[in-house]
Amino acid sequence: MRRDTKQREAILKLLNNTRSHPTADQIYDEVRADIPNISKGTVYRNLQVLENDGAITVIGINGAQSRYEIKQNSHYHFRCEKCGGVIDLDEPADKGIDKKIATRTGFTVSHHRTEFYGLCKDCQQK
Amino acid sequence: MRRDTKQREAILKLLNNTRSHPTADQIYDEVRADIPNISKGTVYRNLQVLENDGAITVIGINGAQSRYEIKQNSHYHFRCEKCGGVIDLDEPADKGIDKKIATRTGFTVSHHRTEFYGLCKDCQQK
DNA sequence: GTAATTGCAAACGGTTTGCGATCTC
DNA sequence: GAGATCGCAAACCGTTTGCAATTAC
Repeated sequence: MRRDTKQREAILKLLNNTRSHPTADQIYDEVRADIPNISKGTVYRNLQVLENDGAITVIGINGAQSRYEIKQNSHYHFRCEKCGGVIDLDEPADKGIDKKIATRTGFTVSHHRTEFYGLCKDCQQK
Repeated sequence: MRRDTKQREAILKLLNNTRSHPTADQIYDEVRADIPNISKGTVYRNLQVLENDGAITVIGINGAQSRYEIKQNSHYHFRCEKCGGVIDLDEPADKGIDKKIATRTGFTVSHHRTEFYGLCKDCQQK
């Protein structure tokens, strides 16, 4: 049975209050302000539990560190190639394309992920 | 200046003759048939050089090993969630969407990546 | 009470890197 | 001969895991 620990709550609360798509390390650093002796193992384990429960989503298809966000409607991300920042896009996920691929290939398609790459506004000016 | 070594040629040749999107480890294993004492460091260094030169493309998915393919026209990939296999899709990359995002956000958008997830034909039957 | 969760530290796996030797141009 | 590349082994870094102690229910 799933339990309610202050560690898990702190991680969820943090993710609920940010749009910055933090890495596990950033989460660890921030949560330590409240719970100084929390361990990284606990952070990783909780992120796994929360993902399995569908409470959060793991972002990233480019092999870098994983980033985490609260589960929300399916949407795309933009990744700045200079500063590494990840930004939510309004563009809604195109669900029709999954069916199109499924029909064409005979595969079962559950979902897709798209990430855009380029320079964010700040980084264009430097 | 870039040199032409048998190690680099063997890696390129292997990638030219496969559609299997091998991992660095698989490349290492296969190339060792020809060059028994090639090292993993050399494989990784060459894959980096070849990527920088635009000769190959890295397919990176969070949490999984990187896979490599010969550079070709922009296209999407399907990853089977059961066997882990990566398959090229015919679906051409939608270039219009990059401009759409750029206009909407003010970001510079160089490209995007899309990956589909589900079950390939073989894995559906098991 | 018992099973989930924790902190700690060690292990893991893919990838990178420092080195002195070797090879390509 | 200069500089790129090599093989080797150690280091790196994000993540996972084993364990005994603690905690939620």
